[in-house]
Amino acid sequence: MPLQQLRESDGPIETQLSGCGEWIEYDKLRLGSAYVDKYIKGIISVKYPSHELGTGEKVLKMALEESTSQPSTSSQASINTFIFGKLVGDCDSILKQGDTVVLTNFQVCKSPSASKDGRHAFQLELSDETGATVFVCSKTGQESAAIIRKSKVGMQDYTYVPLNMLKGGVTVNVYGVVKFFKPPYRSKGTDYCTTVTIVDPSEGKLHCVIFNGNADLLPKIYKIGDVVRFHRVKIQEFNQELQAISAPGFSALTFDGALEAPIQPRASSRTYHFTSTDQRKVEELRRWANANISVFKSATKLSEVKPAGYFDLTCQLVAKAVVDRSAVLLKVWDGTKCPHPLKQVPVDRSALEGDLGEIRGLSQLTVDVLVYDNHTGVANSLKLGTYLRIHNIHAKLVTASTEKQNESLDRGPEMEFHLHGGTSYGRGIMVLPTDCRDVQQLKQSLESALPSNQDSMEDLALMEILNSSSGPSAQEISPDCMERCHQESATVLTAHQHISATSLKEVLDQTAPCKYRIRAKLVNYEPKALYQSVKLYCPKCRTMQEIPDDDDIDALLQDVCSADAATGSQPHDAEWYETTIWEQGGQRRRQIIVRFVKTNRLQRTPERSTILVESVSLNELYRFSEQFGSVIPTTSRTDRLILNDLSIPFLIQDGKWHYGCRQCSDPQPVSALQSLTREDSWEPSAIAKVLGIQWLHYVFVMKFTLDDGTGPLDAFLWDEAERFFGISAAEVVISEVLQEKLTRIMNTLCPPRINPEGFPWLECCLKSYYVGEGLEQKTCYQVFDTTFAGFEDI
DNA sequence: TTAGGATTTG
Repeated sequence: MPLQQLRESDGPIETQLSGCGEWIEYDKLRLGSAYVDKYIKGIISVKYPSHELGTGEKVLKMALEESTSQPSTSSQASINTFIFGKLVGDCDSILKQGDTVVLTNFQVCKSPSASKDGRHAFQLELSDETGATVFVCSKTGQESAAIIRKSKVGMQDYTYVPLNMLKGGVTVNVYGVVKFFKPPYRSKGTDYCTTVTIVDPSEGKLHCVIFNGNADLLPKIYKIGDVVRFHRVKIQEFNQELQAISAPGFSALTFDGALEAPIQPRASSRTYHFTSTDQRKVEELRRWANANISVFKSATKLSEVKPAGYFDLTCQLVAKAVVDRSAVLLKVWDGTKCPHPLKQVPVDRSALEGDLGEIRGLSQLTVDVLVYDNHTGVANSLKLGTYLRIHNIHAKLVTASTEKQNESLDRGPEMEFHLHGGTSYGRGIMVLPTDCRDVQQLKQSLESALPSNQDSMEDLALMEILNSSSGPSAQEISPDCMERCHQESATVLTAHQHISATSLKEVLDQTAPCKYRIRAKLVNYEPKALYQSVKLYCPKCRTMQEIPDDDDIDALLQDVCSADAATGSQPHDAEWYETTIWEQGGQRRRQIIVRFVKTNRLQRTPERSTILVESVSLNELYRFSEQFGSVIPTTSRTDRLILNDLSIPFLIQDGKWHYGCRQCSDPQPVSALQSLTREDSWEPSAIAKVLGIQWLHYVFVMKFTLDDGTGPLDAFLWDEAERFFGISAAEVVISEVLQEKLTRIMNTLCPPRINPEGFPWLECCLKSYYVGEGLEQKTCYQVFDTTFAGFEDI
């Protein structure tokens, strides 16, 4: 239900929201993300008159103010919000200035008017198409008492304008077949850009320029002949021709143009509507395009390359090298052999990134592609093994060097491959996902090209590259990602560096269990109070427990003291300890019994002594633990010395408080410690063992919210957290220095008070796993084999 | 805002 009214009388707005995910503040919004599991809240400060787009659908603009208790003058506190489609009708009549609204399933886009209106740099866009819901709590009691209206808005019936019927100045929806496109590239402004020319059976043609701050939200066009559906492009005139520009609320679906390919939309948004009408439309366009073969270019294999021509190559990356500031060399293969003599680009072996065995083994099948200028950034960031489409490679014939001239007379001139600078003719490099049909065909070609003799190590290495490099998807290495790869990461991997990075969207889309390498920003973490991030973990029953609170321990110790006083047992010496009684003054006179364990140690200094203490308060326990190496709190019962309730530490050693698991321990009489006096081994593990205690381990448990623009994803950091931080969980509890260090690490990874755009990137290994059973089963994620990269002032 | 299909000159 796209619009739902809430009543103030039903309680706070938050309590009436279920299944809306978590609240997100305005300053936590990330560009280009689809927020399906978050909600945003605000008060309508301005509501503009709704108006109609050329598509026939309405659009409503509002400004929302963040309703926080703190008054704010920040430009982040007011955000423009656009509602599209049939949702507008309801919102227009019901929403009023001053109403509190909660929005879900919205998209976050750059606000083009931020510099003029002084509001948030981003804007929210909602339509029923993306499953948006608006909850409203009206300001006046009368209105809020209105009956909850459950709007029955059906699916938006989108109208599509044939390309020969377009007029300037309107925003429309269009379908078309891709006749030309440029792979997404960084514009000189703030966004990524792609230009697409589409055609349709009306014989119309439309040049489209699409911008988005997140390259993943641009249309996922893989090749000419793909069918696209664009929602909300604005038609305008440029150079006496009509062109389309992505308008607010723009969304795209792309389909493989081949008749035999499944009709599977590649979406630029996380959710979309696709109806049987759409299915028929795609089929119709495919049929038309395939009958009208002029729109397709047949793929060129290396075996078919024409001299002095330009071609698009679908290939796999075997090796790469930085040649100089303006050029990167890519060694690629497509499983076919280029018939022309090839110019080998001389590069220093140390500069060549790739397995030498593989490079040598494939030397007859790889070609050197020199990539220039604006493409070097993308080329540098490519992972070996990736499947690529390099658009508009220039097959250039060159005069052979003097010493090779005689040879070249026989062999003909050498050929070299260039990807020149600029984006003319769609020049660029695109990473293809493994599930793309062209990659499936390429893999077959590569496999059949492998040498048949698989005995040599080199051939095994070749199989390795083919099988292990699954090739990241287009989402995994978008231009945005590519740029990130040049930035320093605040974390480093301790293993698996060879695995290609996967986008969080893809991680979220796949089923557990799986392991990934990801690159993302830490946009949030919990708990914020870092002392709450340390827990006690029982390795036996695998439960996590809170560290007992000082107040609870104090109360328990007081109970023990009272019981001890009531029992009135007489202290005595034993073979393995000497007893001392300390009189404690105050209102309630009390005897503290301290038993010094006799050890064989030559040096019997307090800091190396083990004492058993009875009838102590929490403060006294602290004082004893500061003075003596090992302190074991005990109590006397029926002439036996026993341990306390396990919420009281069974041992305090070198300042560390050790606890036992109440469920898994089988506490033994303290006399069991006598056996340790013979071995003189007073390690916590040994003490726990003889006392029948299942020792609880201190562990960090944190929830990281990671986002790479395709997320967000929540991942736990716990069993490897000590390695991640380089800090012991048991030590951090007692060390202010380490607590400060942990705070500084977290402030580095997720800086407070700055926009997430300025956050550092994190390289992480992630694994997915299931928890729960049956319907309750859910997928969780955990960080592993990753450490904080460190910084100089720590 | 950006780009606005329309070949580097390595």
